[in-house]
Amino acid sequence: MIEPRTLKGFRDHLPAQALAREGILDVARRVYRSYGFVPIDTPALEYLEILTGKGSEETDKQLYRFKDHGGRDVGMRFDLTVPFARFCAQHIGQLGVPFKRYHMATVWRGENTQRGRYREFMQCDFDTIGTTSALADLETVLVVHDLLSQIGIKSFTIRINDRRVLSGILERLGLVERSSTVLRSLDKLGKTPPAAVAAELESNGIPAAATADLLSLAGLGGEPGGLLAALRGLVGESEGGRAGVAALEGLLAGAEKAGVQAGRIVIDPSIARGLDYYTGLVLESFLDELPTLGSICSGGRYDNLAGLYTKQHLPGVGASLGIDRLLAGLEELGHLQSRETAADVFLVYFDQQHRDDYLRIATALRAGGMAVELASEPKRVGQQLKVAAKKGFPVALVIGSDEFAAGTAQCKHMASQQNVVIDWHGDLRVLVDAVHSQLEAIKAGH
RNA sequence: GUGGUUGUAGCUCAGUUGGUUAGAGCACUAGAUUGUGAUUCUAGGGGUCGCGGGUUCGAGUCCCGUCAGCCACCCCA
Repeated sequence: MIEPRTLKGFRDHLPAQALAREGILDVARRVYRSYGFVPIDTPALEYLEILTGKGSEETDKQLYRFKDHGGRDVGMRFDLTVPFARFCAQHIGQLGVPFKRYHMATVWRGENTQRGRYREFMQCDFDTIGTTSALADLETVLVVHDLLSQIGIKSFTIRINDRRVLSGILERLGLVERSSTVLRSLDKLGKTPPAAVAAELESNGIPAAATADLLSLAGLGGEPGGLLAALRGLVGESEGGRAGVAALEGLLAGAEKAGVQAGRIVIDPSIARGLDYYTGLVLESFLDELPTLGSICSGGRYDNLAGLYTKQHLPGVGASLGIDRLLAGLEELGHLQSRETAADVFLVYFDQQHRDDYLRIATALRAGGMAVELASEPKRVGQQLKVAAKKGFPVALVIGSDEFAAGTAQCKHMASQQNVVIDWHGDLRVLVDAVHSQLEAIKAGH
């Protein structure tokens, strides 16, 4: 006997989880499309050179790679951005710019696992390329906001920053050449105590005076106006720095005009993000109830997406929702609905004599836009109802010989255990309308 | 990849200084009730104690390895 098991970091998805997952994917798809993004897809497998070309040593280490049956060196995509860059280099000619696409697909990284970190997970990317317009940056933030809101997350924060602000500060401090060291340390400010970050910076040879200035970033907060003023002071005369501060200010103002609730989007000068290709806006978003989970949706602006694959200059901005990490967080917080069915109506198979009637009723209800599960065996009614309740059906229909004779039906509201008798006189249309309005009432009640 | 920590029934956990056929609650199946689901009662199924090796007369209990989960580093969704 072979032991059934799954690889470290790879998981099965049971119905309750898969339903929640698909629900979020549906929301993401709807939100992306509502802003005019269009779907694309690319292969899971790429030539190794495509994937290793730009990656740092880290991503190269995490890459799943092997020789295919034809002896080609291939790798599995570890994000959706690199394949998108290749995709643009090949097709942007016929697509034109600006181009707005979304891409929801599985990626693989052979790194160590942790809560919310898997070796196989799904990303839901959206990007706007071929424009440097500030509106595209604003729209990116708005999409993230709509996405998290419509998924039903009650309490989240989108943290934004601008790489040029950080660069400006480094410029003023004369630390441009140490920027990757400094940014890496700064990025820890959310999690690590400032004193520890300071120690790390100083052990890397950063002067104490500069360290103090950098750490003051961690203390900044509160009212946006004051924060922006403080940042202006920190970037000094740096042109890029000033542009970055102005961009952040514009972003906050734009979000407010677009109707975003105050406090949902905040400036966090310590957000640096490891990926070195970000050049302007950077953003991360967190569940307020579970910040240690890490960012569930991150992104930013980059100068040149596909420079490795084409001479065409393609600036862009976008972000990525980590749906598997989000699901892990929502599950831990108990915010996931535990339904195990996607159907609206459970039709009790009461009386074998009426099998064909049940089929007709199910067909009519489906034609009326409802999802119906007809029990597959005429087991005891009590048992069938128990299963229907457990799986989370909103309603169950009980129609036995007595009901058929009287032209009625029992419509049971599973959650409230209420029983509504429907008089349909053998007219399917009446039944369909009645069940439909019962479902509407239940939805409205919640 | 490095370090730490955990691993007993589908789930949550008991399991005494190593000592007979490894337990409970919930869940599940069947019946009490040949027409009605969160109550009650009865009976029943289900565990190679993650896996492999070692120490021992004897290992769920001790040791080593391995696999998996979690935490930290690293990096990130």
